[in-house]
Amino acid sequence: MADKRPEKRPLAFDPVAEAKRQWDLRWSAGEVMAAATSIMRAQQIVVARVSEALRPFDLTFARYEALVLLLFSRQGSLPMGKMGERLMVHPTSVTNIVDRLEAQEFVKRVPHPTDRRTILVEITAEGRDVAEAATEAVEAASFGLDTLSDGDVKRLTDVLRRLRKGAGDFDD
Amino acid sequence: MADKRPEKRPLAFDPVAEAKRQWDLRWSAGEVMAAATSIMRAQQIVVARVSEALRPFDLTFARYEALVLLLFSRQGSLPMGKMGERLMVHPTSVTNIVDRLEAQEFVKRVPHPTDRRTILVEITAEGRDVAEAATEAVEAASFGLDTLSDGDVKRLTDVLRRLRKGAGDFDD
DNA sequence: CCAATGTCAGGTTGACTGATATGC
DNA sequence: CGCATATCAGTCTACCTGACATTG
Repeated sequence: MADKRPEKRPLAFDPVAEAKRQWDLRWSAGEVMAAATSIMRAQQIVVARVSEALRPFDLTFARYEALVLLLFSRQGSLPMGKMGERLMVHPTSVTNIVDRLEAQEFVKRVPHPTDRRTILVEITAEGRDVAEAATEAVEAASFGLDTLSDGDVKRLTDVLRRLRKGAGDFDD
Repeated sequence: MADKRPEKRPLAFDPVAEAKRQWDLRWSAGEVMAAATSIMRAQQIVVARVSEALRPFDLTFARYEALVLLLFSRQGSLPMGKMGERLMVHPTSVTNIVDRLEAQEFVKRVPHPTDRRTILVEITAEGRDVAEAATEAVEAASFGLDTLSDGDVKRLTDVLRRLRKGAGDFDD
């Protein structure tokens, strides 16, 4: 198997544009299909680039995001449930992600002082160091968005904010 | 467990904007981080909505895309490798996806007439019917993008085309 | 012999469902 | 009691690596 998917030689045409052309011949909403397909591919690109940058630190995107969230928290710790809310991931995924981060000793579970149902996840000193170093690597890779102009980056964030809001992510 | 991730009550603030605020306090490239994070979340939204629409047909997004690709092909069939190129997925993923579609009798493997190494994947009559019906459902769900204006949909596709091109997806 | 095609075995990730123990 | 919090077991998708048989 010579090839990994990310490093294939470019196609001679834009596959999304081609799909839209064919779609419009039979169905409606070709524009929307093209946008949705583009989002899927864009995410693939970002994940590939960020994952590559994170590999030396033995972190995935999901685990990195969790680490940064804790780094940003005032106490350096958050309840499991809160993490799930903020990261928009399933409760069992939080358990899974924290399990792995804990095995790496980047976080530790500590009991909540007053509510004995909830578990606080606390970032360790080592976790902070890794998060800082990993951030440098991820920034160096520009999150895979290095080919976009500043204007495009802003436009993208702006449109996607409306999408996220429309999906009920936040009130704001 | 009361809640699935998609249907949580909205947060009181935009988590991406909040992350950017904190990010800018320590690091640079907050705009790019916000865009990358937004892409990740946007993909989650699209997948959730499309998956829901496809559930009655026992199709995943990946299998649906493969089916539509075959529907669009002139002969109703494509070599495995070509499918991987166009769908931008790993060769073993193509094997996996075709295995499942074949078990559902939506496609069948047929020998290539001249090159005995390659295997053609051919959409069946049943596959065509399912693809048509599934497309109706997916269009009814607007690919999860129903809350975006036509202008935003176009802007999004446009920016993401430049991203995909920058990532070396196509020459065009 | 070398390159291309597809498959298989085996490992990782993350997301999900349903059930459960514990505590408010 | 009902509800919330986190976990566990098990399943599923998709990805990746490395090896392999077959064919051009």
